[in-house]
Amino acid sequence: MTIRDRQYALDDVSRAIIEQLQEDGRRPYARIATAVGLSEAAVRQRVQRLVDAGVMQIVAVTDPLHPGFSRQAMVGVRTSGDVRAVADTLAALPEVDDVVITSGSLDVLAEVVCEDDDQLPDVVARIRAVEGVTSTETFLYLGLRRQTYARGTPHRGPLSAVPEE
Amino acid sequence: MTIRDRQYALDDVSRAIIEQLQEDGRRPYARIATAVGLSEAAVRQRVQRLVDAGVMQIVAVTDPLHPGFSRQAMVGVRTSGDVRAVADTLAALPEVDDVVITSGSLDVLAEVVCEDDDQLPDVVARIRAVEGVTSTETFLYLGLRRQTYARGTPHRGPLSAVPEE
DNA sequence: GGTGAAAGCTAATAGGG
DNA sequence: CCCTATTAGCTTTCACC
Repeated sequence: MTIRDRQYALDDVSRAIIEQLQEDGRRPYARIATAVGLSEAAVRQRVQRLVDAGVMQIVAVTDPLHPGFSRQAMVGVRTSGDVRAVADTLAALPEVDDVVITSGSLDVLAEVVCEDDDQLPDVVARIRAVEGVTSTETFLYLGLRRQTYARGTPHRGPLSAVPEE
Repeated sequence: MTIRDRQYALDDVSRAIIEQLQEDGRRPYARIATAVGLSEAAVRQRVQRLVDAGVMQIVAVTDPLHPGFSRQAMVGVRTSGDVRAVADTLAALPEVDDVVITSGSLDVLAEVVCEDDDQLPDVVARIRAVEGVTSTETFLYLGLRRQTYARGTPHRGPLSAVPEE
């Protein structure tokens, strides 16, 4: 068992540190320390542990629909046999940037990034050729309405209402 | 028109800088400068511009399936009328962390994060109650196989082959 | 847009509770 | 697992190209 697999219980301080870094990944440890009520060294240790444990990463993320970039799509996959084997194979494709195993009418969701439109059918064909893939469904990205980086960190507070019109 | 909307053409140097920061968002500018062949000050300016233009953010991202976190699902939505209005409404829900407008058999993909399993049906109900939503399909996340942060930055190089078994 | 150098701050380390 | 203190290194700002 590597350190990456070990469970790490998150207390409120670690959550607060994560929130700080979700706002700005380069925020100085000293400023985070003041915000969460710890010393600078303690914050750095916690960040180190969180990253080592695989709980968090600090990285650059780009706007997927920026003109300088590329065409993107979600490919839903139905499988026969072991879903995990299929998911692993898809995850190994360099054009695939995200693979999730799901329950529902699709077994795997694979997010695909291409350099241009022409490449997409090719990537989809490659996905369909994978052993265990029975069918696919492609959802081309037309617009992004929201992209938070709080993936995995739930909204705290009362359940939301549907905003009035 | 705000600066965020302005187009920003990406040259190879900016791409290289983004790649560096996708590996480690806290990598010192001095090290990035050596890697991409610019001065430290120039790198910092470029990063600033990329962030100001909305091309890139440097943030903490968490493992959505870590035990310390929560239940996550993708909710596919079919709509009538203006998809964008629906997407905007969904994006305003705090439990929704990602909203993409797509072409295909689903019009919108909304990624949802809940504190626990009980909350999920509630959030889905709230989505179904949105004006213009005709039906939804929920894909509960069971496992994550891959999560890169190269979203939007396509793989460079020859098209991949399906890995051999 | 790019450079280079000085000044101020931040990060990493070591030592101790 | 947290703190303080020190040193090395990073970031920032500026004048200049």
